[in-house]
Amino acid sequence: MTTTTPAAQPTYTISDLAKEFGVTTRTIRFYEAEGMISPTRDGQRRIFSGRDRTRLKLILRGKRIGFTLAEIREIVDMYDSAPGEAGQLRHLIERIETQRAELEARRAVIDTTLADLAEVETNARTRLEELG
Amino acid sequence: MTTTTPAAQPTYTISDLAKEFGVTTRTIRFYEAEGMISPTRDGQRRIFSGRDRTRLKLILRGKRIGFTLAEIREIVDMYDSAPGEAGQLRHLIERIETQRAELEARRAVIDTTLADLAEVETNARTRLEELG
DNA sequence: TCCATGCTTGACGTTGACGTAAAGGTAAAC
DNA sequence: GTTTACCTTTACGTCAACGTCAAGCATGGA
Repeated sequence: MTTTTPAAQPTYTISDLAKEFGVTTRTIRFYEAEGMISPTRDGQRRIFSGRDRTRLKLILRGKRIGFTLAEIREIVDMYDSAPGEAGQLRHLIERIETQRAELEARRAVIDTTLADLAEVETNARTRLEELG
Repeated sequence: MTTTTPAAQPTYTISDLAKEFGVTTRTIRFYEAEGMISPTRDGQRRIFSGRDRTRLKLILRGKRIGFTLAEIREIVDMYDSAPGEAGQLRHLIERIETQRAELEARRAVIDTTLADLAEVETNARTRLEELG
């Protein structure tokens, strides 16, 4: 009976990920230098795991909504937190609460801005009516 | 019969606004240099109107949600658009639609992140249970 | 074997968004 | 009348987040 070989985890080169996410390799190396991604090596070359890929995706998602890398680090590290003991778990939950509050605050500002723009648009449409 | 004097519009010094919004005067001068606020002068000194104050508030609101000054300029200028003629009004409405889409996209990313964090939190609480 | 491709590590350059220090004007307060 | 408190302009400094060379290793194909 052959031992079932575990399904090989997918790996990626730096340019695989760069192409997939539309960033330069320089950007990815920068994130590694900042300790936000930790690919292994094959000789000199970097090998990125699925976990690395996920972290990169999370980093870019954070950037998408205007977070700084420092803020993103805060969030991304939560996904990876080890099981841990009770104290650590409670600390993690606290940090999540803090982040939740920040995210909800930002969403509120976005909603306010959307409402304001809707009003500007209504005014513009009214003036258009008056001209028509 | 005395002509009713129109209520004097409120004005502000640079430090008035700096204190109110918790930024430095340098920041406000920078925004002026970038053409985002245009206070009048009393000799050398800047005099900020209610309109200037509103623009500053909008700028800081934009920063709050991680927009760059270039992006903020796009939004803030919409509030001040003059009545204008039909073509301009239609162009304004188009720009508003574009901004609306961007804002809604960002809100969607925030919601996804909130959902993810909620899941991380649930896991953490479950592990806490198992330890308890 | 040589060449192209893709990877690597430096290291300096750039842009945005201000900070900070220098040198001076003015007006109210003592 | 001079000190104090704010204001002004000019100008160089800084930090984040990469961009942009430069120079070199490795490997697969002509």
